[in-house]
Amino acid sequence: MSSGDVETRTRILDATVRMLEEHRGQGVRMGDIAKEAGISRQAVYLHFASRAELLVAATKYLDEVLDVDRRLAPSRAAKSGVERLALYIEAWGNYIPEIYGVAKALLLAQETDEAAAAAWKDRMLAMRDGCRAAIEALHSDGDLAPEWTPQRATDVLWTMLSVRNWENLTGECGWSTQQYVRWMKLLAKRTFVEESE
Amino acid sequence: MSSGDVETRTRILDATVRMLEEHRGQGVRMGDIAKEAGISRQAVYLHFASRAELLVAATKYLDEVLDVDRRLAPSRAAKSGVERLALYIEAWGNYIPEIYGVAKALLLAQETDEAAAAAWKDRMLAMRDGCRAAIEALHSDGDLAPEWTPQRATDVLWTMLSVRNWENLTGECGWSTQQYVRWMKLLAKRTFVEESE
DNA sequence: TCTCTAACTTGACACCGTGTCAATTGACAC
DNA sequence: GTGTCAATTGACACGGTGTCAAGTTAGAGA
Repeated sequence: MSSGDVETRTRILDATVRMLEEHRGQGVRMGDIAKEAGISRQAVYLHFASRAELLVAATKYLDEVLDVDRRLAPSRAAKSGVERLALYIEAWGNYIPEIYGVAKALLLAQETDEAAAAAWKDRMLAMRDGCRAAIEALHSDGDLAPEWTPQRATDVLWTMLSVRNWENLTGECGWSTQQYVRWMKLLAKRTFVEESE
Repeated sequence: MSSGDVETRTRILDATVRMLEEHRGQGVRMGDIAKEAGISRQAVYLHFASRAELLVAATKYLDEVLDVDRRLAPSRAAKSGVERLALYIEAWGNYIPEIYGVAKALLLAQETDEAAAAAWKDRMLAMRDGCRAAIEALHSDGDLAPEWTPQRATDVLWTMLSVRNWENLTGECGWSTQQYVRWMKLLAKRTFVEESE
């Protein structure tokens, strides 16, 4: 536990993140992760009770490493609702590709596993909070198009910015991350921001 | 094969659709379908080589029963691009809830199965065609906002209207199908239609 | 040095769902 | 009767997760 080399738990998490990254979150088995971490499959279970628990821990671990809060700071410091919305989309759009592997694995596990579903939902609700904050900022500036309630606009923005949509646009449609950020900003602006003339 | 009662194949397809509907596309096993159809699990394999093949057949079967073409006719007959876009969203938005169970099952199978993935992709490309046609109509009316190329607008509309997004809005956000149709129309209009003043 | 403990290893096994195989039944056609 | 075809029953392989028991290894404390 207090040995000189890196804790096994951390080695497992590193291996998990690396493997999921590499295989885009699919087809990575417990045994593969163990091998990558240089330990036996059973040893993984000494640290994580199940695959779902490991995935949840890996997600949390990655969030710390990538420092979500720092990335969202510019958005929170925005001087206007319009700016805040744009900066939020920028931060999120650049974050997705970095977490994609792990997120995808959790997304898949979620379909069959209770714990994974709860963890995913939790993260998505946190993300929704960012959307809500941006919409609220827009609203209190009087710049939210009058057809929308803040609630409804949040629902839509949140849905627009889902990982699945990023996946579709960058995968099926062949967009780059830059294009994604650029056009999602345009989409959000046209959809939610009242034209002032 | 030519007996008086309904062909077993059709009974299986009916049972599949019914079960998937009922369980929202999740946790339905081959044995459950067989039981529902009143035959043995193995008999299902006499008609469909694999679960994926059964799902693909069920999707096709449901499409015939629900008559997609008829539903899309109003959209195709629209007098303007703006109208076409709205009618397309309306047709599609009202179609999704009817196919959701089967679609969801195929969507899940697709993550692990080649054939299911191909079938799903195929259907989604057909759906994309509808999006493209609506955007083209808008474009040739000169009503597509100048920031968008038809291609990019199609990508976005197609992504917006995904089953996953419908799932999120009606599930997590608690929208009704009517609300979905209404607000998606608004979203599409604000996003793609150039304001003429 | 001996011993205790904790982390880890090896190997076997249960569980589940899919898909396969072989032997059998029952009905209808010629 | 004989052939055939759809369906049945029951057994089994496979892959991946998770469990269990027994054995190994290394470090800490007496």
